[in-house]
Amino acid sequence: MEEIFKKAYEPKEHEGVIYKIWEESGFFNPEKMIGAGLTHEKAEAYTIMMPPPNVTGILHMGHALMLTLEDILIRYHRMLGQRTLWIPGTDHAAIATQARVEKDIYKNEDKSRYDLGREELLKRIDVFAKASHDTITSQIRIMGASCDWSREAFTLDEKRNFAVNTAFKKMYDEGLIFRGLRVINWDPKGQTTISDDEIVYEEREATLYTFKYACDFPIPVSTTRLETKIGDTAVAVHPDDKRYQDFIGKEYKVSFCGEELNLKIIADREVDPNFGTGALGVTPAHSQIDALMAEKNHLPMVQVIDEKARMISKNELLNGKKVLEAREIIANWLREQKLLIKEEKIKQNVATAERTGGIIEPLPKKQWFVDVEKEFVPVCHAGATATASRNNTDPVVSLRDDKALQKTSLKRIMKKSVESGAITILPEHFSKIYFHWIDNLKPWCISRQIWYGHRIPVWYDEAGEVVSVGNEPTSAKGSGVVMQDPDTLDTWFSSALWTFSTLGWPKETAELEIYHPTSLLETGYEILFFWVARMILMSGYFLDEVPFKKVLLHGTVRDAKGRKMSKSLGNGIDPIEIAEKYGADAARMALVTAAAPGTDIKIEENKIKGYKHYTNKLWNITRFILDNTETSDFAKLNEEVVATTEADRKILEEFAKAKAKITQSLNDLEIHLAALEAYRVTWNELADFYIEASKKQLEDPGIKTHTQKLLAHLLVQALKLNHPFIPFVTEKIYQSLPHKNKPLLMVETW
RNA sequence: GGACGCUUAGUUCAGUGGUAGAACGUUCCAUUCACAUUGGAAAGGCCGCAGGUUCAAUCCCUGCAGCGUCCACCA
Repeated sequence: MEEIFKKAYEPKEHEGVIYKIWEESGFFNPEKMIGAGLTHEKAEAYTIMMPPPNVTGILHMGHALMLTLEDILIRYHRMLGQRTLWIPGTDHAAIATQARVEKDIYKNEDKSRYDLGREELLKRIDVFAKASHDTITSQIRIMGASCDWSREAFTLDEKRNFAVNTAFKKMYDEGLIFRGLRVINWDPKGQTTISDDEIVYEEREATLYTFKYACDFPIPVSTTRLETKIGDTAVAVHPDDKRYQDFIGKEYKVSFCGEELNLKIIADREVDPNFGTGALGVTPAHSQIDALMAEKNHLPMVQVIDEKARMISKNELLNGKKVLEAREIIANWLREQKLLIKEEKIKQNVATAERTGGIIEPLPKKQWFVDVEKEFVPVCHAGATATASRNNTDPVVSLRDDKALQKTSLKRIMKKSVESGAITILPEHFSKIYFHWIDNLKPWCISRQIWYGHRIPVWYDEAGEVVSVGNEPTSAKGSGVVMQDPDTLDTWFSSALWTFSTLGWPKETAELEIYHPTSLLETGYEILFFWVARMILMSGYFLDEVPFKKVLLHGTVRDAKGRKMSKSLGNGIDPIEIAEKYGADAARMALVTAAAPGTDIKIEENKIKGYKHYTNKLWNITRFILDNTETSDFAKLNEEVVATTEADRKILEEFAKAKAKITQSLNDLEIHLAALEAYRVTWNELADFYIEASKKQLEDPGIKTHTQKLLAHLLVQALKLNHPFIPFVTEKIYQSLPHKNKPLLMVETW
């Protein structure tokens, strides 16, 4: 027996070495598996694209969970003999990364991004991103992820940039990407536009002012944002409101705090007649709802607040003032003029930016949008023509709207992908949430006023007209200076292409043929809309197929008290520290067994400690079996097994049952049940029951040899059944058994 | 305001139309034994509440309560 089994299992001593052996074998790469004759070339493909962690620092428990679940499935499918590919990568996470670096620079050098300039800031971010990338990829290795590093991708590398620009151009040409003046969510702190999904609402107390614009103005209105009232161009009432019927359609000129306002009385069903006075001052430039009303009624839009959340006004007292100061000034003016009718405190939800905490200021700005409603006739994309001949088991459902025969929209593509069953979302109830989201979908604002990211591939002439779109600026015919759009793309635009930009798209590669659509997307439910839906959109549009056949959503990892792990609470558990202390195997077991699909996961150190005991249990099972079997070639012992005693029959039956259950659970993506079953059969059946029974059998010369064979057989079976969950200890044991030649457990058959 | 989910042992959670399950914790016993990280056993439950469907409901349906999440938004 090898020396190492004489003491307790020490994960730290073995895990790094084992990972190196795996990586150097090349078998994370499916083509290498085929080359070595371990996988059949025609074998069904099984593909997962790793959700790329942000290059904003280090791996957290959520990543560890994601890696664990995906690695279990990948190892299982590799052992099944499928052509198994798992592509790793990282995400540039534009806003998050830039904000992180800017914060550091501000702290250390007291400089803003404008002090550094675009080029210098980008240099600094690249350095940070590179370091962060290196940390993260080494941590992914520590967790034991058997992903194909030869195909590693970054959402902002050259290949992905080419894909992004190609995608942008194509959608622009189709009219699906347009530029428009919209009231968007402006973050004055981050100096950028943010999407609706990046807003968090905070409840605060606000003052609701009820006032009249002028003494001869007939309708009093209520507002919490007095300062925006100098930008009002209408007053809206409910069309059925009896009080105001006579005024609808009339126009009034008023002098309001040094500004001349032209106010039209309009009727709109959006107005709640029971709130305030039942009348609403319409500020088209600084409220999204108001902008819609203004569009319907052809009202002018007057911007009165700038990007720094300061006033723009003809009134010298107001101009350049912060919004809160302006609010006071106007309130005082109203009091002096005796126009202020009422002041009351109300609770109000204030929109703030998730990343910076800045209070959102709705502003009109020219932005780039993806139009999700626009109907278009899909071109038969090159990729789509080949779908019929694809090497995939499931028929590829065309995502075009059959009824309309020709026309569809991005929204319909997104809906149909799930509705038709081409994509299954697990747990199933998330489908409802998905459909609900799609029904309420608005144009997707894809431009961001930050510097880190894919720069919008649009060039303008001096007049600001678009002269070129795509990968390279084509020289404008005779026109003057050509300037690239200063903005960058929403980070989700590039990650939306992830399932196929990682496979060589827009080139028509063999890889796309073989590995797309991918088999499964495994990710947290919190990015169902940000990411999952947008991948469905892009894949449906560019390839006329779904990006993945199944979506498995896991929950948020929380601490023992059910709180989210966060830096500010200091309750985070670092997966790498844990792996260091108890082994990656133990961390994996603790995570997977707690992870029922879609439910949040509570984790505490004790649980992980418990699973370290489990790896040691397996270690001791091995020690016992090696102690009681003398052989130079373990594989031979493992060959044929027959049951002679009652205990033999029972244990073989238990193993057969366990194998069936684990297989079934993994196929059903009930990974936690599979892991618990492996644990149960190993500890309760093999260790507690059969090893105890074998002690007597080994003393009986008549059945001693037979019992040894059976023990050897059971050990190998147990190693295989456990390998997807706890790959390191099982591989280490397998490597240490007396084999004539030393195969890798990782590539053994299930 | 709208949607979705959860409620099962002291705790954390599985689970099923027919006698209620695990892990941890607790208590007791055993242990020179592959296991310092062991084994065996015990205690512990109106399966949130109220109706309904059913021969039979913890499970299916309806309502309610508490907790949680997401979405919208408050002029």
